[in-house]
Amino acid sequence: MTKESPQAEKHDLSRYPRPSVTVDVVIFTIIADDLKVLLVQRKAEPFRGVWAIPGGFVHIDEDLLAAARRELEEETGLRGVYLEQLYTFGEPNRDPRSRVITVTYFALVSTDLLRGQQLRATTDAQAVQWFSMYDLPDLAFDHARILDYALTRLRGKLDYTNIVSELLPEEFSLSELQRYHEIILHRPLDKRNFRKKMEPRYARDGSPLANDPSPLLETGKKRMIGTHRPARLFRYKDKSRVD
Amino acid sequence: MTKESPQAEKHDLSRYPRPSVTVDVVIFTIIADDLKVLLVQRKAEPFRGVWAIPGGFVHIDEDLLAAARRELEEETGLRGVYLEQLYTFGEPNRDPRSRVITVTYFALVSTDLLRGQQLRATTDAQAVQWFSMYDLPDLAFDHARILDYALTRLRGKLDYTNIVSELLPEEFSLSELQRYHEIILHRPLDKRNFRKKMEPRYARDGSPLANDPSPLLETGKKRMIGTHRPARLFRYKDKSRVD
DNA sequence: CTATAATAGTGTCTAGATAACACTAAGGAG
DNA sequence: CTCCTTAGTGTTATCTAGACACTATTATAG
Repeated sequence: MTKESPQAEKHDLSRYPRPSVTVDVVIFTIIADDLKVLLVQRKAEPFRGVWAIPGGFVHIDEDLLAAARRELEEETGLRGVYLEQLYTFGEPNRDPRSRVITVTYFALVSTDLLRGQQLRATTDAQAVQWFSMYDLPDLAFDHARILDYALTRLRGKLDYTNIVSELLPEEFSLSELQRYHEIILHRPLDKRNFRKKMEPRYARDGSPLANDPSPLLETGKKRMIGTHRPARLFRYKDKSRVD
Repeated sequence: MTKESPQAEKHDLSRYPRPSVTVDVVIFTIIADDLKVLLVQRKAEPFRGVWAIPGGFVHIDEDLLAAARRELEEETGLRGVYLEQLYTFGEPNRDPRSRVITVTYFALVSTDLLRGQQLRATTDAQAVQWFSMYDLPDLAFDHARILDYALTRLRGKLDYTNIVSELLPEEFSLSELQRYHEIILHRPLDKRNFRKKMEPRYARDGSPLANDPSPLLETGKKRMIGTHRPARLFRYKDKSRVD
């Protein structure tokens, strides 16, 4: 039986060989009406030259979420974006070098934020590139499975959270909102049914309805672009993040 | 820049001080019409004498799920029960000794399986005991938060998975099924609405309906106990586990 | 000034799910 | 055969989901 002083405990902890812990971050965005994910091309073995989800080791005094934010910033230069823990993968042989447990996150970054940002090749990567989720290259480690899982989660959360607001500019039209849903779900949605669900309801006198289930507010503004009828602009009532 | 041979990579990995990784398992059951969770009383510092979720270190070549199974078996003697990964907690100071990242799981064990099993005090625990989820003691580390999270997840999965089947015997009455739902949700449910949702539908001629949405099958048997009308017995069509 | 191109915007019906609500049926014990 | 206890049963109102096609508004080109 071990001694029970804090010292003995400390010793007890170090008895076990420890795995390495990484965070991997699935970074989604929408570019050119397509759902994209950021991948890096590995510079080192194993899987040298193969595309992978960006990630890296968790520092010894660094929170997991902070590590995910750091990786995200290193790859995209972006801060303050939506990040959510996905799953922890830890099969003993998922990394051929040694035992590596990875805590995965997914991030949603809007095209707006991305504008003007430079993707950065890092010390670990030969190249960084956005890939269509519907046309992926071969991936290192178990990263194909991680992307799969991330996409399922993203889709699942579409209709009971505000998650898509992370991808949109502050103000947007209903058509844009619908288009983003369609891009993520990869199937067409009915225009009238979509609007019925999303659009704010008003009382007879046009005043805002008390228990309106809609997540949106009408801004009163219209967007005049192109040679067609201008669209009303909306924003989310609440950009708070529901896990 | 590092050399890029596998050897250099191996070295690269070990450059980082590594955190310890544990699994903690929230083990739920229902006893005496109450939702219970298994807790162990810590034998060692920190939090000596305080109640905690059972858990322990992941061995260097052990899968995370296997580690959770091992912990579960060490505490309850049970194998082959439902286990699902919950969340990974890794704030730098959640363990005052050193950096410990914990991957949490939750398990559902039926009273049936538990019958005749002896709870085992382990080397790390002074005592092992079932506690009501609605009357918990103070807990070590961030374990109160973990239990909270587990309960939310359990409740959330109640009505779109077969998860409650893990807690029930193979055959059960609708009243029992409803009671288990009520115990987990901690609120009463309407009997007729509950049955409308759960009960199998039949065609006019009494044959089983092709696209019956019910997850249950009527066994044809009845349970005759006590001094009242006997209940029809049902079982789940499909005990497969949906994550 | 009007025709056209392009996107915005609109209503109804059916089917199914949800939630509220109270009495009858079947068995065993006495 | 009465009583106790749990099993079992229907209707209505409201909401949600999905199918489905035409009109409205703007800018531009002729």
